[in-house]
Amino acid sequence: MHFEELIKAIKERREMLKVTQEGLAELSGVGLRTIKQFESGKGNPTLQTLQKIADLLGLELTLKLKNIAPDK
Amino acid sequence: MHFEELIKAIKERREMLKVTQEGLAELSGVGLRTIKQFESGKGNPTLQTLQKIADLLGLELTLKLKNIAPDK
DNA sequence: TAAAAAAGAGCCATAAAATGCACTTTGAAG
DNA sequence: CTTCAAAGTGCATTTTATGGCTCTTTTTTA
Repeated sequence: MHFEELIKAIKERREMLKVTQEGLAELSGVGLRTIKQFESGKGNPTLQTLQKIADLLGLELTLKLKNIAPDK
Repeated sequence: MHFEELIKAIKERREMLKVTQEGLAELSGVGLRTIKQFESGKGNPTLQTLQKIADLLGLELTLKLKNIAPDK
């Protein structure tokens, strides 16, 4: 997932849970400003920040092997 | 995946590919110091840094739904 | 076990992330 | 159209990640 996809996934998940940016900020312990920046695509959050947010939304950050051109 | 698991996954992948921290640094464009810190558990890399590293190792960062106590 | 390579750590300067506050824009409900 | 809540933006400050150098420790290998 590229940057934009990660953002989109988080934003959608937040909205699905009917949580506002403000709510997310309070509950996750991440500053509101930071969340705003991130969701509006202007941020480059640290892993810690990302994890706090994902955690609260019931999402998990994982690393998986990329499919490099699976031959056919 | 928690912090330590992410680190472990990256480190293992790097070693599997027989790339040194130095090689990874050069190839990924991330500073050697940053990689050393990260792999030794002392870092809190930005998403961008993490992606550069993962990319080069053929790994992809993804967000997936956490399994919150799947009832049996 | 000695030499060489790789990994870890300290110091430091610079760039950038995190965050609060106040203000603007957008969007949805009436 | 008006209102109100949520989202986005500018600015300033503090904290911290990045990354170069150098040195130490650990690991590999000959």
